Amino acid sequence: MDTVATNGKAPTARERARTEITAEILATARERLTKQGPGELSLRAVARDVGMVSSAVYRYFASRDELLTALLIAAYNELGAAAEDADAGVEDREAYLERWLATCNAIRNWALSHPGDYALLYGSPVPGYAAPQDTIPAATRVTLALVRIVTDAHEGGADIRPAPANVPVGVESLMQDALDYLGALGITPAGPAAEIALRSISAWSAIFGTISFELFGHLVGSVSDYDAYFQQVIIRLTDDLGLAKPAQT
Amino acid sequence: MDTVATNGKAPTARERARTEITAEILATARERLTKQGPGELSLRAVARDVGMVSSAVYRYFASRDELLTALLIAAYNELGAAAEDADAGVEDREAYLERWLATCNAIRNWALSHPGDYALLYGSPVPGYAAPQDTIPAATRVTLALVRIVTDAHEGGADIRPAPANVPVGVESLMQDALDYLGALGITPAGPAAEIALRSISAWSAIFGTISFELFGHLVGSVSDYDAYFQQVIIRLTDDLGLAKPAQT
DNA sequence: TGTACATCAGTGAACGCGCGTTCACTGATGTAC
DNA sequence: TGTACATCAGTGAACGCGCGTTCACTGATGTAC
Repeated sequence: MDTVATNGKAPTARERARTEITAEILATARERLTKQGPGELSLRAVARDVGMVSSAVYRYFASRDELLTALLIAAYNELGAAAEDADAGVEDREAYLERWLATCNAIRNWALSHPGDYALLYGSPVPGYAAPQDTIPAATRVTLALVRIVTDAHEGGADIRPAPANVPVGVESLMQDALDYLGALGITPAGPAAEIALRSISAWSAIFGTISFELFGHLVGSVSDYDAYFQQVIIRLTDDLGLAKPAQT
Repeated sequence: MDTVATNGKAPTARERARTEITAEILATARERLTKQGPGELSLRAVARDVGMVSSAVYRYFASRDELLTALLIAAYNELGAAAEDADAGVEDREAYLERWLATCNAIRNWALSHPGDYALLYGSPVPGYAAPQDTIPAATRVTLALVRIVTDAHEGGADIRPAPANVPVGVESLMQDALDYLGALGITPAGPAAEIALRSISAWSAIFGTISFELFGHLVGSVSDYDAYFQQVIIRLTDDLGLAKPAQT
């Protein structure tokens, strides 16, 4: 996905057109994805929507897989940005509970308004497609947004719920990769680092599970108000994460 | 999906053959699903695997959707049975923690050994297919297996973790549908019924989220040992559900 | 500033493929007398 | 028990469809002199 010359010269009209149309193709594909589920995502359908002939898309993406990758990255970034923005929107940076709720709600809202993208990112893997490494930085943005709130809170004196007594040993080595990754980004949890990482990641899995159950119809008949249900779930998570108590300095 | 005459007479050889082949078609489709992801699931592929011509399948299933429905029901039932069996395998019926862990592990093991079926059941919805009502009883078996352990435990004196103080009101009405459904099955939670239902269902979402993250590759790089991670997660869930303390009479 | 050539965006036709479904057929199995 | 007819499982060809990808083409944009 080479988009633009990087030789320092001013971009020509042709180059500008190229980036614009590349973006347009992506945006159109996203729209289609929003309106229908994934799986429907065919290069030809995208081309039709853009108003091109299918072969023209190959001027911009070498294959369907490359288009898919670009789409994944765009969607991951949009979701990540939504989460980050929601967090940043909370003025009192020590109101960790508020930050958590705002971020979780932003994630759910994005998922509800982009069900196709969400399914593409977090639903069953697309048959015959393996996401390349390029998607990782974009994919981790949401997770990081959540983790950062928890680590900030512990920096600010929050206490994560201690692991139950009968838990197997080895949490530290289990979470070492995650901690290394965070460390490389300059995030070092204060307090029981491995426990914080584990509970943050599993909280994120729980959020994802809740949203997926809602979107994919697995809560029909058991829960009458998805929004209210989600609020209950994410508040209970803060209780485990040690964010539930009112901010204290 | 009419399978067999129900007129009370002994089944003819033809009828026996029909049920056998119907079952064979389903089994073959399941196999294909296990080996590859879903989405690949085409009626023609199934027919090829069975060794029939594609049109012959129409003698047994009126359309691809009907085959899909039968497949969903079979898979839900198999998963449900795996969960129920695991629970039933714990001799001490008051060892609620053990029952919980056994059941959760059975669910995960089934998912790992049937990734295609799992994705079909819990991944992105199949485009253009809406699951009919018939699938509901089969689909709820797993959920019920989990819920039953929690309600049994509360019958036996367990105490669910109280909701955090700052939780929005209205949990009772939110969970009324679920409680009605359970009531119709003769299950009436002892103690704070709505809270028990909510925490059970959200625990199930969390389990599902954890398994999906593992299967769909979203834990790559953060967790080094999926099995150990899963154990940590499900034990922490029992802590919230009030199952963690040793059985007490 | 003007011209000659190279680059590149988009077209349209074509390829081979697999899909779900229909249909007329054949031969085997079941039923009625 | 034997025969005549009805039922039904499975075949093979065909339908129309959408897919990803290739290719020779055209005309417009950019570059070098």
